[in-house]
Amino acid sequence: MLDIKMIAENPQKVSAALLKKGHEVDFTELLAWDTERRQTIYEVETFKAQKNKVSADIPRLKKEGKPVDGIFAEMKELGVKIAEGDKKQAELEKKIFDFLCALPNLPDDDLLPGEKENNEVVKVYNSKPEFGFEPKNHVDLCTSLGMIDYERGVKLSGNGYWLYRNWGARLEWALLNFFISEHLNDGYEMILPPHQLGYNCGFGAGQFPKFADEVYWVDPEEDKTKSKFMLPTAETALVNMYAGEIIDEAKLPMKFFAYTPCYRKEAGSARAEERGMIRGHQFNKVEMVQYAHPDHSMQAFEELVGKACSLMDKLGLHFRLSKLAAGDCSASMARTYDIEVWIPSMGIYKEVSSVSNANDYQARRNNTRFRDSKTGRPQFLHTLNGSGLATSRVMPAIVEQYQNADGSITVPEVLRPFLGGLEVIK
RNA sequence: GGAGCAAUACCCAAGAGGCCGAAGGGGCUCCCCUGCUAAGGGAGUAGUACGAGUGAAUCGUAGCGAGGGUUCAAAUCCCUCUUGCUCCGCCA
Repeated sequence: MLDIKMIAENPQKVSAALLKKGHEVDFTELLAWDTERRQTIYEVETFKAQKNKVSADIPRLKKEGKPVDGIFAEMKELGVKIAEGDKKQAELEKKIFDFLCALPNLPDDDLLPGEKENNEVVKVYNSKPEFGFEPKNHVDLCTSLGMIDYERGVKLSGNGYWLYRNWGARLEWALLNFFISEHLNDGYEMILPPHQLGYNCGFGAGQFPKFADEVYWVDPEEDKTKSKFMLPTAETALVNMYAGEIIDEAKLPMKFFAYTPCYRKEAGSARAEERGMIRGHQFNKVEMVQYAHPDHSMQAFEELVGKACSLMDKLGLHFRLSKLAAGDCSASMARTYDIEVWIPSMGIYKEVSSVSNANDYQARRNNTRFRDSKTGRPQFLHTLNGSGLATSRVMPAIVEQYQNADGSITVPEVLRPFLGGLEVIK
């Protein structure tokens, strides 16, 4: 959510920034509603002040035995005017709210406009693995090693689901444990949130109302705001933990991480390129979130990017870090860096982590504030999130990049302690 | 899932249509006395949102879990919802 006062002060600047995201807006109508809203408030509050004043006189007049019937009639008329004004105000506020909450976040100034083609590779890590043989894809490798059972996954739940088995399950779990131990070392608090969330969480994170059809609803009601949905990322839970609260400034930054499966419909996105574990309806992810002071959120952003890269680097994978163009950042985000891992069989880089700074966009939507020690007043804080990491994307990369000519897979060294010292899966 | 009870400021709590933005405690802040880790006396203590005004002060409006209703007037009466507690049922 953007601040209407900021828009009112700088409508051209705001619409220019939104245009970088490919979002065209005209604020003329919005600003007219706002003027009308303030005018209405002024009128209705004048009536209310009058009502309060007269109401206070009535018991006194009654005590003195003076007639009050005339006043009652007058007050009744005033009551009607107040009700009309309140209604008008509520309608205007609803229109303004709907307009504002449909606007995406402003991209940071340094982002290039446009879509994917303007993403910029910031850094490439580790060398691209060379094979002295024709590398296999992760689907074949995992199937032949009994790590993933695609057929039985489909039997249980249909297309887009699979079973992790044996060393596949253990490798996935080892990855999760590795990530968790790294975050604990860095002083992040571990959270296990509910997987079913109320509508307000989706709204606060900025995913609703626009993307309400892309999640799974549990016992959907006619009115979605009364239903729960399966979280599409732990960010949706973590970013709403302090909604409506005013946090002590000394507690910032607050750093959390959570492991949850992520549930997504991914409707219409099935492609040959996305076979196997690249895109499923349920995948595992460890998500990091920080609540930061606005003055220090850029620093927090760098920290999260650094952490995500460090995890990948320690796994010895070949990957790259990309700074996304404005139009490729999701609606809620002011800036996003993606970590993309090399998938040899596809010859492309696939996203395993997305680190973003929402600035105060999410905090405004769910009213998360801190008390500014300088002014003594509450102020919206900044929320940041980053995958750290999506195991279900990392695992195919490991399987493919670490494959051997005989179809076995060497276990990255950092994972061995989590797999009872196992060096090769065969 | 069924039944009953509750929700008031940082915490506890009174309040039962107007004199209630709300008694009284506790806590916290400040002052006095005493004087050294006791005790006493006094003062202050709704945050917040919105609007007017502006570098400010200040004023107004809303707000007693949330949303509606009755009434000239609602913390107080009525309805719906949410959350918590107790009992019953079911169950990892």
